[in-house]
Amino acid sequence: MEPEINAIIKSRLKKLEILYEKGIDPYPTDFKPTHNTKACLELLCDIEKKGLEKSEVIYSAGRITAIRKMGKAIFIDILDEVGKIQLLARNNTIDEETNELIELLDIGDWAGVIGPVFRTRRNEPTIQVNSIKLLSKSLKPLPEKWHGLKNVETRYRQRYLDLIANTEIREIVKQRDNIIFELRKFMKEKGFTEVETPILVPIPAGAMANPFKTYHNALDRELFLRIATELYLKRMVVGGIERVFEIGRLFRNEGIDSNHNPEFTTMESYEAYADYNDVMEMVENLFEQIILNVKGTHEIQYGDNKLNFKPPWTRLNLRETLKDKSGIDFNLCGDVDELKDKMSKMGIEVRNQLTWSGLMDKLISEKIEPDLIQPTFLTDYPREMSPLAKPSKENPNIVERFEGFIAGMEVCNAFTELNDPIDQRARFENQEKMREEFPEEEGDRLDEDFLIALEHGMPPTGGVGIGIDRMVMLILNQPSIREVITFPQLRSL
RNA sequence: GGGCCGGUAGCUCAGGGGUAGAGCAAAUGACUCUUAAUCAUUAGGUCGAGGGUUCGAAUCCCUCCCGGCUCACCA
Repeated sequence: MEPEINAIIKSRLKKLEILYEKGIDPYPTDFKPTHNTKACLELLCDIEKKGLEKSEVIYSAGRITAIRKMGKAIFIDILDEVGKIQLLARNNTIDEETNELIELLDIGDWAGVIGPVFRTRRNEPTIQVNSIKLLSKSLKPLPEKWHGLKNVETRYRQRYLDLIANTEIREIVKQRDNIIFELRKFMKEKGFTEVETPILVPIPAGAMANPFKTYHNALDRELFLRIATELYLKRMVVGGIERVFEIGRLFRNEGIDSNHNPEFTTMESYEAYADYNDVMEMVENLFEQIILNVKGTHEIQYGDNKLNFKPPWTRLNLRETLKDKSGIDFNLCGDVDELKDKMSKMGIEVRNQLTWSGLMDKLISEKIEPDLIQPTFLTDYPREMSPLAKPSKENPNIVERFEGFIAGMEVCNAFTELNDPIDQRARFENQEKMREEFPEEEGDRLDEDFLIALEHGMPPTGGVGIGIDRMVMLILNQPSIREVITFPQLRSL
């Protein structure tokens, strides 16, 4: 960044100089708070119960967010991770060093305070300053105290300013942590083992998405950032880790909008001996428990909608629902051109280079998904669309797969996993063929190493992938994924 | 990528052909219970960038950059 020399920064650099002249280290390391701001308030309650007016001397610290000078008395607000408290420095209670230092403090500085907690005549909990220590000198001005930081671009590019100025954003960071903590707790209580699988992979398989490419020098080979954790987690199931999950980042080289970031977090889990009905139950219980523990209720507000997470979720058979909404029965409409024709007549714009499965996906997302506001499972997808899912016993053209939708957003995707290695190879080969035929479309990739693993035998397994960012958006009522990802991807300036 | 909206002081925002504005923040001064402290004074600008129209452009036109919403794409 170019050195901006405006008056504010000049004045602060000048103060820095004076500090050095006085022998005060503006970046010391030896201050240890005994009480954060919340503990100060609790301490005050305690001593007031005992009929005392002033606590013992404590050490507290935080960022200065306001300075109100009243002549020989100065009020200073400090903000720490858990809250705010005001300091009162009066000429006759502070030591000589503090008297000199206090003139050199600015809004934005980190400061430590030493003194007793008491309550002012206006009833405000306050730390009486015996002494103040500068802990870190700030050279740049903070956003405005009253209106905060509103410029969305600055909020995303300099999230630390957003965190300082807008308490709701701190709350999102904390609540996101809570949600992931509850998610992990839920999985562990169910006996799942948390693992970490490769992010750098030789074949970006396990989903249909455009990968990021990179290169490893020593191995002299191209590598990709994973687009899914699926195939590695299944390898673990093959190896006998019967309940396994991973919470981690996936990377997809695709568009950015309020529901999509190029890197995003998912939780994928695989459970031996489960099928997709078991997984549906697990997902319902998982959402219920997390929301109950984080929000204390089954019902949450998301935008204009009140969402109810009491199980069971609505289950909609995809074929029936699609017939209702579009008149198309996918079992009787296996021809690409016929499907394309029907969709065009319905007013759905369709590109030329589109596979049957691409068309079907589009049809579903236009005709069904927007209406799925309350938590809903759409079940039993066409086999063609789901190369990793196991066919249904009744109808081999259908697979045991479901997707979960909330507020019109896809939040999870799950199947009874395909564990027949010969079928799986055929499905992959079909995907490869489609990728050749329709180069513009993403298909899943054949992962030979995974096929070999399957050939060694994977137990019957049910698996699911859940989009964590979207889950956090829903629970915290945020309209954009950029509000729940602390550092969203933006163009460079 | 298309459409719409936006980018003016560190921050929040006015101003939409005729000398660049306010509040907060900053500086100086007054004030020993303030909390959006108050009062007085001062300073602070490449009006996103570049081109054009005009006697004169923050303002009108064109191109570009950045962002938001939206549509398309993308599971």
